[in-house]
Amino acid sequence: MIKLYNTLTRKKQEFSPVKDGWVSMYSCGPTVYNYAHIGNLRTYIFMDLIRRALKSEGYKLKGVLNITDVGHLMADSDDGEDKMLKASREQQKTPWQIANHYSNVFFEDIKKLNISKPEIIAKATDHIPEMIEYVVELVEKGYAYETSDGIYFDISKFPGYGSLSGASIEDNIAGARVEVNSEKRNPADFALWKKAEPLHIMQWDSPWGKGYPGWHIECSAMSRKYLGKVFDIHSGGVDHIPIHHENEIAQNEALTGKRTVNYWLHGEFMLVDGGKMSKSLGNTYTIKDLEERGYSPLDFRFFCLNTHYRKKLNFTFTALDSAKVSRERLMQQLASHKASTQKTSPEILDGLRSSFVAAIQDDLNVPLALGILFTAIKESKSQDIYTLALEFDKILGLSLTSDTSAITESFVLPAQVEILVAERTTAKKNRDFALADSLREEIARLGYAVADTKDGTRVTPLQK
RNA sequence: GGCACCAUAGCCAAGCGGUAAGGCAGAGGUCUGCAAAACCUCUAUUCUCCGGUUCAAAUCCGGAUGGUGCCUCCA
Repeated sequence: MIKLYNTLTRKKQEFSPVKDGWVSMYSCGPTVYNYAHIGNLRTYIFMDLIRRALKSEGYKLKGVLNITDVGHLMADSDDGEDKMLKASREQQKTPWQIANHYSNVFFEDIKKLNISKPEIIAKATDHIPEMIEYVVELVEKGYAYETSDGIYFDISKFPGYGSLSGASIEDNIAGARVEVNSEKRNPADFALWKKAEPLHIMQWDSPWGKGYPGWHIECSAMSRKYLGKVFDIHSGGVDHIPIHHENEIAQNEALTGKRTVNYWLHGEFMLVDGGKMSKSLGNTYTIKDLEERGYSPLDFRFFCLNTHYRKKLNFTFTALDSAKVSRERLMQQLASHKASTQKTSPEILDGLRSSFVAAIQDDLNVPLALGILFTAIKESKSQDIYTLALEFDKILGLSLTSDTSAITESFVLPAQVEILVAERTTAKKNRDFALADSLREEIARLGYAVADTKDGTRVTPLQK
């Protein structure tokens, strides 16, 4: 039985699905107007861990991940420009081209990170009719009203507003520094549908003329379509708690009159050098950035796994280096376990296995689980340990089966360096170590390191 | 100003009332012409501080200090 921390109740709860043996799960996905940065990616690794853990508990999954390619209001609250449109204007491409490009890169990124793709990928622009239908229902039930620029949700009609974040409407208003839209009945009312200006590129016909959907309605409409009125899990980043998820709850429950999501799971933020990471501060990194600096995407995954998902994770390159080394040694050790013909006693194996499972079942305590893996590989070499590690890897997703040699990137050795290496080998054979050492220095000056191993001389590019 | 969360070795980090997991770095060793890599061993009487509860506290309570996030789009 797995326990998960539910933001709604603020405690760990035993997970029990609506439908026996099945888990219905909705995860807030990317807005595809830019590359995903490592902070975004941490949240998807978190989503992936939930999925893997539930799978290992024997559940079948029906997961939905949305791709927001429209309707994401930006800056200055509801008066802002759509992010897709902004990117589109800046990059001189159609919004559809932008969305396509960035979602392709997104899927490449998550693949590199061993993030399993949810069963259903839902693009917002493919679900405009469902969203319109949803808004129509809200208007009919009296939860929404029309203004000159759109349809708004009337928060005063939904007394339960704020249950997720624990903030009252008053708190939100008191702290709000937003311009008050005079036509809105309550400053916290949010847009369900926006009426488009004539030149707006992305617009659809609706009962209120041409326009485009608000962001929050997207998730409500699509989750209802694929998962029904009541489903098990909704995941996302902590930043979504106060506004986005609160709004989703308001929309959902206004229509159904009951709780629609049983478990709200939120992943904490990533910091960079101790502070906030954001596109506006320019301290975001992408997977490509990390790869260019010589890290494997899985080094980053390992780095994320080393901290619990509900704790802030401070990203530094020192920490990433540590993750890289740990992971490489782990792989090396496993390779020698694999090569062994020895056995490990079933008692030891069972002990390790049950501690690992217990760690995962306790609200995905992956850092503890990783520790157990490291404890396991310290056992005397045996193929059983290797097999056990592969079992663990179904949850960790670190590709522990991969050949260690795959870690070392291939590179082309300049002919000049190749000659020097050969000369050094000869010098060594003649026991002229002074010459050999000076040749090593020369090779180093050209940017390469030589190392003598049992299998001969290995040449690698020098770091940095 | 309001609301949260966090504080464990040089760094990262688990621990959730019973006497400090694990990783990186560091030290010593094996190996090596020397290095590097790899492997083995060691490395917090103590958990920001001050009170309190308890037979027992890193763990619970109160207070102080420090840090971070949110309150505006954001994973």
